[in-house]
Amino acid sequence: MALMRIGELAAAAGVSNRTVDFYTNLGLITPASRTTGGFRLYDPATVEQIATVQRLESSGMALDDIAAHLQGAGVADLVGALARLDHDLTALRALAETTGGTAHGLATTLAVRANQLLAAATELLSTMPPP
Amino acid sequence: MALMRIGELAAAAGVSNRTVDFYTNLGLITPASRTTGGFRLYDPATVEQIATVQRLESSGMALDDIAAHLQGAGVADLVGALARLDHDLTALRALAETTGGTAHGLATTLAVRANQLLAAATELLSTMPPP
DNA sequence: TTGCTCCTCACGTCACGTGAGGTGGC
DNA sequence: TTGCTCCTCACGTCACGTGAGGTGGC
Repeated sequence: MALMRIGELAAAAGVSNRTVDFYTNLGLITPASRTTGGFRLYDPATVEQIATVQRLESSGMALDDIAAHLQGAGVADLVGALARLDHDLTALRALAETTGGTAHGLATTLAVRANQLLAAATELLSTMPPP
Repeated sequence: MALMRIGELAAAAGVSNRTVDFYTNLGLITPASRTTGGFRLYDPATVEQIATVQRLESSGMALDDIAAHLQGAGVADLVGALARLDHDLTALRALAETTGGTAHGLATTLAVRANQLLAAATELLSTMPPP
């Protein structure tokens, strides 16, 4: 499929041209090339990237963080991070059974929030195919 | 220990009078009573509450959320929330081993963030004694 | 009287955009 | 020519405060 100009991409992604412009300047998305006149040309896959950015954003990640990790592209140790999560979760579950009070309400909020992030991560892995 | 006025509380908590004022208006803290003239009188335990608020805040929770859960005081099902977390985490770990690519970087960020929240919850439970 | 507090209105900052307008490619 | 795009400067909104100033209690 051919490269797309900003208007086409914006329409496909369901956002405004202005938003595509904004995301491009933040480095959240990158044009595959430019016309001689300077018009940006985006790969069609960018449509999906915009959806990803917005999913992450609604999970509460800052755009800066998203940009950093989209670019960094280092081999992040997801398996290690999840192992640590598992370890800490086990400890927390034990602690939760021996305590109570106001802290429980607040801790629950934090746990629910953590779960939303895991759900976002799961959705991400399910949606984005390995390269 | 006697009730404290705003200046005393602010000094003890290491914040400005203005911040105590602000937190009070948001419902994050509540004066135990008022003088006849209207001066707020806070329980000394409020010092610890302010510290809690700031810990949660630095974990990325919105002040509104904190206020809601400080007041709601319902018997939040922390154990249930942690069980769900454990379940989702198991699924995610399996998924992580069968995928790769850019998504791994983003998912790692989300996982690390989730772990920060669990750490905050753990600290919360360790710090705040049952009532 | 002096210093403290209350309350309110306004301003400051940061993230995340959005509007508008002049420019030049298509 | 017409509609599209680029870029930039400024404004809008929301969360989270902070400053200041007039008021009245201590």
